[in-house]
Amino acid sequence: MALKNTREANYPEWYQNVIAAADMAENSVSPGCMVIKSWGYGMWEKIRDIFDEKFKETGHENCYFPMFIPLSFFQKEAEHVEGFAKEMAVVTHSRLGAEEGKLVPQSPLDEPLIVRPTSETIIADSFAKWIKSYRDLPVLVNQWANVVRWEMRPRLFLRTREFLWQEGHTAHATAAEAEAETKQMLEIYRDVAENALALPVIVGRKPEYDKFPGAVDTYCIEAMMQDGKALQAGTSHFLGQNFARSANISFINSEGKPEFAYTTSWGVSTRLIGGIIMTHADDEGMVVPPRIAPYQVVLVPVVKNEADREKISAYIEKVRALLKSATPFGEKIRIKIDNRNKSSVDKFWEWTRKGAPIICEIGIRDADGGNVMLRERLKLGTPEGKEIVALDELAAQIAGRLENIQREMFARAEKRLQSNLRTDIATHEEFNRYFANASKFLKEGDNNNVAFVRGKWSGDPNSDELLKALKITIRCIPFDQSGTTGECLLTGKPGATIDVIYARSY
RNA sequence: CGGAUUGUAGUUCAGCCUGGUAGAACGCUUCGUUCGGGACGAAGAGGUCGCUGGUUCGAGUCCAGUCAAUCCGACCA
Repeated sequence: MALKNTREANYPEWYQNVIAAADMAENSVSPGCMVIKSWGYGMWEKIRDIFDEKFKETGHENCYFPMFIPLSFFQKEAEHVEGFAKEMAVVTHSRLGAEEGKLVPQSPLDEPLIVRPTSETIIADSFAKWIKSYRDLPVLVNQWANVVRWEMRPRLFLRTREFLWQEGHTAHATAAEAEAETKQMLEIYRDVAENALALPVIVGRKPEYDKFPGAVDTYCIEAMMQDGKALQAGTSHFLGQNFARSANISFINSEGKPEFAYTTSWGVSTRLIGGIIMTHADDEGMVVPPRIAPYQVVLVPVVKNEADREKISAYIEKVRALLKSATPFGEKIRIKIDNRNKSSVDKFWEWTRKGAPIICEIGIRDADGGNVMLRERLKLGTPEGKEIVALDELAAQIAGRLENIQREMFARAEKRLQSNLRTDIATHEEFNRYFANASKFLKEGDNNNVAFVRGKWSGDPNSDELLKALKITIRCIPFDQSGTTGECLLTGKPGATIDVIYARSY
């Protein structure tokens, strides 16, 4: 077994083992922060590029706002204040001075600065300056940035004190337009999650008590991890006029009357990578969806006799040249020749742990025969995991193979989601029995799996105690409501109409 | 931030109870044999035992404090 812990034996430690084995990231000496290494960061770059293109296609432009936000800005929006009475990094001094051989903060600031946990307030302030007329609307901006939330229990990618994300912020003349924007961006999140990251998601709205502070509505995509827990993978907020009112984003409408703008905000973060790990990785290590793999095809030379080295190298160059013209997913293919001075077996297992989609081992037999030994990460351990493919065939197949892997990864995850999304639990009693067990690695065909339940909720805003008792949360109110009436699974009250997703969560 | 556990070589850990010259495995380096599903042999490098203080002739070991990590909780825009 490659990893110290299997998913079944110890899921949380398995997760960390995958990250270490795939060399994606590590804990920093700076507490709660991570060093994202090239294999992990390479995935983030791909994720970023895919989203960025879609944001631009829908008319958004990138900007950059300061990471320091005056404390008073958080005071402006009342609900925002409540929601943000939280752990944050506060800058209080502007210099270090030496006192008795020790460096101490000096020159206290008149007003403390908050290291941005999110940028609604400071961006709203700019919007107020930019927007005077309905002709200035809509304003559609996005920023790629780092944010800081002083988390007490950090976990690599899932919850770190500093993380990378994008935050889109828009302002509109009408509520309808802003709501349409909110849903449009959620749809982009769903599309990219499913089609690029191979993460099947459930789209819906957050219950009232779980909205972003200051939002009128919060929409989200929720994914199922291999232990049955939910991961919120992206959120899109309709902010109504709340932030416009507090920051005075007002404009003269087409009838000449002053009006507050309607704003939205939406974000996804490096947490997505945690979701990808917990969706696709196995007990041998990481499995990367081809669309975001930093290298989609890794060519590993197998040199037994030094005399063959030159011939093999030349052949590998030829393989690369032939594969280079392939355009999986309509993009340039990403190929790596691993010429490091290491044994080919070590290289093979290293790339396997990293989860490179396709590894081609190329030795003298291939150079002589015009073949490659092809291995698909997804088929590791199966008889089809190793195949000898003629070079001309490979060139013709490679794009299709990568696209198939992508499809297969989504199909597997989708199957897991569907088969562990219970819709047949109709009573409070069954519901309690179902969630009486702890979450664990989901085994195929296991009747004791604990994951998602879709069922009725009374909508009672005081559901906290009952949810806590079962250690579950309401993930979302799915868009596709059934319209039926039934027993509230949480309280047992009859006549509940709202369909919700119940699950444990990260 | 509360509870539990753990900090000794790059990694995983033993040594601590009962204080007295710093250990193993894996990894790394070199050489040889190997190499297409996780090689073998030989030699070698590598550690102010998380940090600070205390007790002691003497502390990896005992005591106090502190920092960090892991798990459980609270929190998680």
